Amino acid sequence: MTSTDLPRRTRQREVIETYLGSVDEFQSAQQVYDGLRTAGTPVSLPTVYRTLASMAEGGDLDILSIDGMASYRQCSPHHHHHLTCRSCGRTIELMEGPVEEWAARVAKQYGFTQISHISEVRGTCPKCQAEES
Amino acid sequence: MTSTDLPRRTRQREVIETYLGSVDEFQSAQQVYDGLRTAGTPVSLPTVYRTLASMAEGGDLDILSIDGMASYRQCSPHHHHHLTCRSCGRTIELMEGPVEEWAARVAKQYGFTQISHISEVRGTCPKCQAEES
DNA sequence: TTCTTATTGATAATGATTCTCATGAAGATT
DNA sequence: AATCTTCATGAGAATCATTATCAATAAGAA
Repeated sequence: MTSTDLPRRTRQREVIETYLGSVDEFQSAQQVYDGLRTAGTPVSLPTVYRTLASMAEGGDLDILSIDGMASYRQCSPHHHHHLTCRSCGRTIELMEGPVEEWAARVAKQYGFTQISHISEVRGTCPKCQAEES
Repeated sequence: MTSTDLPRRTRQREVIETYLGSVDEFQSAQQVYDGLRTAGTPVSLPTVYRTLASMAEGGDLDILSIDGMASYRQCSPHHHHHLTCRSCGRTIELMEGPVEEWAARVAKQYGFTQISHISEVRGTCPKCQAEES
């Protein structure tokens, strides 16, 4: 029921971890699959899915839904957030902000550990406002 | 290209808007479909999908990916955020926080309008920490 | 009322994700 | 190093959310 077992250290898990460490953007399972394949260290698609899910469950990855599919990225205490245009999809990365401290504070308040968080702001960018005439 | 046309006011769109106004939680397309059906105002599933997508594009809905599928909720300038346990899924609603002001500030800075935002904090809750022994 | 055109609904198609199960590798034990 | 147990992998099929197709219908303008 409550297994303390760590996942086995396999070639597949290692290359997936290495790959995620080498990229900075969110990656879909398919993108990871393709990336590993072109890197010459292919891993089957089901295994990519299983490993990503396992890593996310362990708190090692952030999940974000992009365009109808799950995307993953290494957890980092100081990652950035996004400001995305609802109309054209243009994205601006936001580095500063009070979100980190706020997340840490509420987590502590409720006794949660292994915190990660997602903050996405959506709106209409100036260009698309102009085009709406 | 840049159409200013408003969507037609149909029975289906009206009952979907009414329904979303009557619930507070995020709703998947399937949940909306079921809710409308039990309410005696059924709408076909493709139309539910189309209408939700259209409303989201217009900035009337927030989208959040829950458990592998898109969920929608009426936009509100004073909605809350969530603290979710990665292990058991328990969710705590967070009412306060500096996120609203921060989102408004960066939006203004980049000239974005019709702002909405999503902030989700994930972690391991006290109970699941204990069970991990 | 009539006309034009967007919207609907039934259905099929798509595409991401998960399941099944036989095979192979990790890690423990000798 | 050889053996054993068990978990992880891979190929393929299955599932399920979502989207496309297209004929029929209803909104809104004339």
